[in-house]
Amino acid sequence: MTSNTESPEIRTTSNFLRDIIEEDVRTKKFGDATVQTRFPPEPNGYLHIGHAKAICLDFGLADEFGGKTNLRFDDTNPEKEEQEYVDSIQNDVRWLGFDWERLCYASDYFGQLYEWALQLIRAGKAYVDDLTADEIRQYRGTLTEPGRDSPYRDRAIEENLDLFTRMKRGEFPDGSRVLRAKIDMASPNVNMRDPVMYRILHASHHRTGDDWCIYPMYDYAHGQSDSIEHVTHSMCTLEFADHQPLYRWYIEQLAIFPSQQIEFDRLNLTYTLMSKRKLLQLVQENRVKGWDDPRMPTLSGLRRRGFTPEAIRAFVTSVGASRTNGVVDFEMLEHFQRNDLNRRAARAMAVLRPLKVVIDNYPEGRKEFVDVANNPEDPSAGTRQVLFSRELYIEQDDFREVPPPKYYRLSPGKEVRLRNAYFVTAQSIVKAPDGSLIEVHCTYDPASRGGNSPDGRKVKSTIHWVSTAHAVSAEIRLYDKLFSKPDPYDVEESGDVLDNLNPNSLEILTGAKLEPSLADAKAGDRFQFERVGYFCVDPDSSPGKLIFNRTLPLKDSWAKLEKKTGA
RNA sequence: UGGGCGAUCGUUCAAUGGCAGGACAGUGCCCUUUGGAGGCACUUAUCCAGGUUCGAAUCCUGGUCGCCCAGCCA
Repeated sequence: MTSNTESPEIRTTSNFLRDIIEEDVRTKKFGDATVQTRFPPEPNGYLHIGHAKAICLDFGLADEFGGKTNLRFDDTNPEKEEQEYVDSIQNDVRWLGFDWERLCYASDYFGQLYEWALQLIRAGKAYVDDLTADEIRQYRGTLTEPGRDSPYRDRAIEENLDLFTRMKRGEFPDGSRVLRAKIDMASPNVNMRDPVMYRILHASHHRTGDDWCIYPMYDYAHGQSDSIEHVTHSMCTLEFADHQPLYRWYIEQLAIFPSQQIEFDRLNLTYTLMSKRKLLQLVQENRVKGWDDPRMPTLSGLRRRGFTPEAIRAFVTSVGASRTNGVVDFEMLEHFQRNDLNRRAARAMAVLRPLKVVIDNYPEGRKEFVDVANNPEDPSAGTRQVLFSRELYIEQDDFREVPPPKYYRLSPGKEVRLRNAYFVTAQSIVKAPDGSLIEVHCTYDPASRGGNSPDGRKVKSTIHWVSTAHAVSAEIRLYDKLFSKPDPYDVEESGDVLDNLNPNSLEILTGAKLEPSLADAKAGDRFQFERVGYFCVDPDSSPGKLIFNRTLPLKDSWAKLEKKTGA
């Protein structure tokens, strides 16, 4: 079921979830039942990397114990849910590398849930309440004061049955009545103060259409759905811990399969956020280009950005699970992504900000092919031929008229290696009247073909290049952190999270020059542009108009050094 | 201020009464036809106070701090 191709250095350390399951299997807590889990998203948005952690836990742990995992849509609130989200979620789970045993919906169980509600009413465990939402809130009490019983709490069973069936038939308007569980209005746990089981919602559901006008609440639906599917280990995030007594209460009252809920911590990352509500807001207010904007922490955004499922899986398993709230450094994710791409991404030479170089002693009109490794990390990736000629583009950053200390690249009088080609020495520069640099003139050493000089001469730097006459142009989209603060919620008194959006999270370069082999790269293809970073062809790209997204830059120890000594 | 949960290097996860360890980040060196990658080394932690024990990060007691809960959302 799962494709576990985690990189070898990812040791699966123990975590408390695995310990619990191991213990349950050992003690046969569920008899001979196999481990059964479920991943239960509400289809009200796109999946993000926080969900990836839950997915890896739900699918991964079940798989470890020879169990199965269902994908179940928790679709009990038709007002927020859409088919678009159902589709994207399935797509993203598969992309991450998992496949489910069964595809389920809470709405599959609406009929059963309704029958069980009748059963609870008959047992005197549920009642129809005519209080308004506002009144229910007032009767609920506060965190420190107990609630009070609703005046409708002791309605006769027959009357409750009558009212509830009429609620279902659509005789009452939205909000006029609810069905409540009769538990304990004085419970210190507010979730147990006669929680609402059903509300009236004359809304069209993405699957059941207008079949229903009453919908079960999460608490009334989730545990029973788990139970119906014989879920043994129902893992969810920490904020549901207070709901566990209620989860168990319904299961016990109904005397059905005893699924057990176990909570773990949410994944948080620096410089971004995981709130579906906030992500939706970013999309709706056009602060980003959509759910799959490469700056988004959504799986679709990360995919478009060039992140790989392998790296994301390795990352979330490395981060582990516990019950402590924390925030993981975004650098951790970047590390796993670079690690993966370094091994797999084909190399290419690409110049993001071109500077023209003319090799004065290289014959005009001559061109030649040089041999280049497709991936130095992987000899089996083979080699290719790249055109070299008298006029080239190099990176603007790779030339300094006045080199700072420790700057090893091209500067007047200095010799460097053009990767896989020749040694060149900068001889002179040409400037425009405004003083800006137009081109650099060099001489090359014909004996250094391939990048080594027979006399054993060393150079301190190797730079990449592209032949001007053969280069293909491309648009490059550079992405940076979505938010400018590690904690986006770190705002002034009356401020909003979105105030912390990084205004420079996207930079578009239109004049990039790439080696010719990149001309027929297809959407989704990933490359390492040597010495620059990892890039992925954007779906906006077309044969005549190449567009690359920068997944991540390469680590840049020179930039770090320069910043340090410059400061 | 009621209830629930938690607290270990800067971050994250281990250590399940017996030498506090890994990963990320950081620092230094080596190596390098990517200032990439790789190799080596180094720095840094058990919230506090008591107690039990030959021995406590782990068990007990009391504090402190943090997160979650008062939707007819999930």
